[in-house]
Amino acid sequence: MSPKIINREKRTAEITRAALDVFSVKGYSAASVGQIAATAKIAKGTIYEYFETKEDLYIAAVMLFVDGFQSSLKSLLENIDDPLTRLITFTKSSLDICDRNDAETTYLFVDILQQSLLKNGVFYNRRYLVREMLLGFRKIITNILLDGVSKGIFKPEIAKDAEKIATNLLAFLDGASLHTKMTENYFDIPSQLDYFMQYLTQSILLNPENYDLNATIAEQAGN
Amino acid sequence: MSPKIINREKRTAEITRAALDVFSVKGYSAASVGQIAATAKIAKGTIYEYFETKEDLYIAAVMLFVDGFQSSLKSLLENIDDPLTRLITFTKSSLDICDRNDAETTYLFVDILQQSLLKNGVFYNRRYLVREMLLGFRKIITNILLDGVSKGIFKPEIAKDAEKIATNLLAFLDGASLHTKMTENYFDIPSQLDYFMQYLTQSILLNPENYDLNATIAEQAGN
Amino acid sequence: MSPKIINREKRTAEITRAALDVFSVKGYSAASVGQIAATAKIAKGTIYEYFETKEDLYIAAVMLFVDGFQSSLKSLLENIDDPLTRLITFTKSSLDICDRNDAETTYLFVDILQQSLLKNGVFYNRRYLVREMLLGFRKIITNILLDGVSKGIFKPEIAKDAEKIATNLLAFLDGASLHTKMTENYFDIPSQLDYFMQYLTQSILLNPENYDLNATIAEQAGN
Amino acid sequence: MSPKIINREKRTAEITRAALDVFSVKGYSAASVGQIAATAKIAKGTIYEYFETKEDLYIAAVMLFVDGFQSSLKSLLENIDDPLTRLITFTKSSLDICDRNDAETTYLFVDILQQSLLKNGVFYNRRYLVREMLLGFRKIITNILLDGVSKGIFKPEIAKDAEKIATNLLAFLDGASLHTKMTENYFDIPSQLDYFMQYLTQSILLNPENYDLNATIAEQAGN
DNA sequence: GATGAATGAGTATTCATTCAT
DNA sequence: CATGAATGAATACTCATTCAT
Repeated sequence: MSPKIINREKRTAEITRAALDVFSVKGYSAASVGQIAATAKIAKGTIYEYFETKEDLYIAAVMLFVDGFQSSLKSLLENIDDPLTRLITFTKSSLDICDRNDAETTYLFVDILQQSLLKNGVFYNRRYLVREMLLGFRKIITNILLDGVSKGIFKPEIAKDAEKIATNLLAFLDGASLHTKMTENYFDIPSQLDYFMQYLTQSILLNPENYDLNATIAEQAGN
Repeated sequence: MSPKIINREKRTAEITRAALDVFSVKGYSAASVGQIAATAKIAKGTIYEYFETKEDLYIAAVMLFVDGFQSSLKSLLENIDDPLTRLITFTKSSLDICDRNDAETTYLFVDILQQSLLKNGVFYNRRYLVREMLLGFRKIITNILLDGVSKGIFKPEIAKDAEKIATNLLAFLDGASLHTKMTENYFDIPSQLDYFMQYLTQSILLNPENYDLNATIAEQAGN
Repeated sequence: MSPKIINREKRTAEITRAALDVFSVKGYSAASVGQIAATAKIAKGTIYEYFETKEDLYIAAVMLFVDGFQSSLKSLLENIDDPLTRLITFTKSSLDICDRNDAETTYLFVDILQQSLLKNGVFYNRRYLVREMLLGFRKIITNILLDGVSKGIFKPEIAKDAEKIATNLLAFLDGASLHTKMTENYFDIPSQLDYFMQYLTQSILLNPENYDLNATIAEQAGN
Repeated sequence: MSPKIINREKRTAEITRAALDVFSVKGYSAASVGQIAATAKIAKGTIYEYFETKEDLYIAAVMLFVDGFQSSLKSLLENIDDPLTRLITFTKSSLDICDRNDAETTYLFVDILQQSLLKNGVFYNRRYLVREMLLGFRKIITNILLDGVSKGIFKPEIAKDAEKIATNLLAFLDGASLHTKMTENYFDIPSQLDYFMQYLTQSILLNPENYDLNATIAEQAGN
């Protein structure tokens, strides 16, 4: 409550932000604490007043990234009622992150991967954090599907497979965005996604003929 | 043709193999030239008689990995005629790589990702190599699909979308295997894949009712 | 006399006490001002309101240690009249310091040694302080010896050598306790001491046959 | 056997020598690897081709010191037959080390103490090395005593106490030399030692009246 | 007077690369 | 051709001390 605590939190946030910027561009191992300090415009030692190790700083930066990602998704979906529109909005905006020109977030995403897979990686012993993040996203999709079922828009029989569908959708989204980045946008990812979503929606909609998916997609893109 | 050249090629291959072993476990930056030399049972300085830099060595190792991956896939598909079985075989064995206990190949795959995405990454200016690798895989799948169409097993109308379908399948496969690794096998990837393939095959088979997909999958798994 | 001065003295004493605790465990260079501040439950900066440097703080702590050591010895000897008992009490309690499980005092003692011997050591230019401390102890022993002579218990001819005897006894005591600590109690120091004292007392007692040294030692140990 | 091995050993010895020089003056923690490298006139990194850590380097330096000390003692005693002369020679030359003007060895000795006593000290978990060193010295003295007994020069009854006598003598020697160093030669250590040795020899000689200790000492000092 | 945030110089250690043998 | 000794730049982290509040 005291002003000091507020300053401390503020400074912690500043450093974390700077760390996120640097880690996103350089990755964990190539980034140096000195660079992060310079970015935050503070002395190198000051970093260690707020974080014990470079690893801790990395974790904080990743958390900031994940939280920002999730909350921006949540606010996007906030005022949408129609389950189909929600689903399409979710997938579109997931990939938008990779289409943005400042898309360093993708670099960070791969870096998290790296640090999760390699023994001695920062996240190797913290894979539960990654898992929880993925489960959070899966929950969002699962809820959309079940909501659609209860509203009579999606087929009732998909309810029992909602988690599987959600898991597969997430896998596709991540695989697609990585391929895109790796190949310098060689694939036209939006049209690939539309194609995937047409198959998916045809499979889950109760009355596919009542929906013009292209219109829904176009409408969503317009916002 | 001279014995020296033969020795040189042989030694180059040995070093590349050792490099692949080390890079697969440690990743590019954590791997040291000394470790690679030790693995190849030669002196550190000798490496530099065959490769100019650590980067060159990494590129050679990745090439060796990709070539081995592609040729093992080719030989797997070599004696299979039925397009559906070919398709399923392809997807199964792609994921098998990630299910193997010594699945260091996944680590390397992510490392390639990392080095492709990061500015200053080894592969950042060689992303065309990654693209060509992906295009090679896409070509295999596309050919399977077109073969199925011409044999009257897959729907004729998918011919024009064969590349899109192949691209999406690859994206799903990579996304799924990465998620699996990241989350310590929290997701049951084989059953997820089966689920995905059921939807896919229902969409592309001309007469889905004539095929018992589960039987085909089980049969394939048996081999 | 003003309350502020009293507070200042009290606070100075608290900090010195905390410093002694930390220096005793960690030694001068491994101890950090931050740890001392934490032990004293004050802020790091506050230390520098009371002491100019870490060196000054160390000197104050050592003084506190030496004073405490000497005054506890004095009070131990206060009510003992018999010179032989006084002598044995002195040696026993000197070594007791090293037998106590929390024998951090030994660490400090060696640390003082270190800082006295090394050029650039805190005590290198203050060795006179160390010398005075040793002279203080020598004085105590010398007085015991001379008292014994005047009481007709010790041989008269040792009077002229009293200082030499005292110096040698101190050297033996310190050497013995250091060896003990260094070797993890490999030597049975109490029995070594008894052995040493038997020789010593036989040399200085006027009528050794009148004394049962073991009884005197046992009696002393009982207190 | 190959020249390379010889060079490696030679270089290892050079570095160890440089390390001993620096550690002797600065102590373990104040000495820096850079200073040692500069003293050895090699690059900092080269140190790590020969020693894994600063700790290993310290241990090697201490071993060099101890070995040198022990072998110089041995060669001194080599051609002396008379047990009493051997005993006096041993004590004299032990203290000589501390009287030499370049007596940095004493600093190192205290540093070893420090590193043996402090938790986290380099020698804390290697105290057995220190113990073995002390036991080596004790063995030398014990042998002298037993030799004297068997030659009919020392009293037969001291045979059973030979180890205790040796232990006490060592303790005295170390304590005395430390006090001397700490107090800037305030005590006249040679005369203190003579005094101590007179008592000791009177206690152990079978016929003290047959020996003129002062003459023996003077004679020894003359060499 | 008390605080604790900020500093920046200092340290051990790693490693790609070179080059004399 | 092969070696491996030598290099030195780079990096994470520590801590005594200062100073604005």
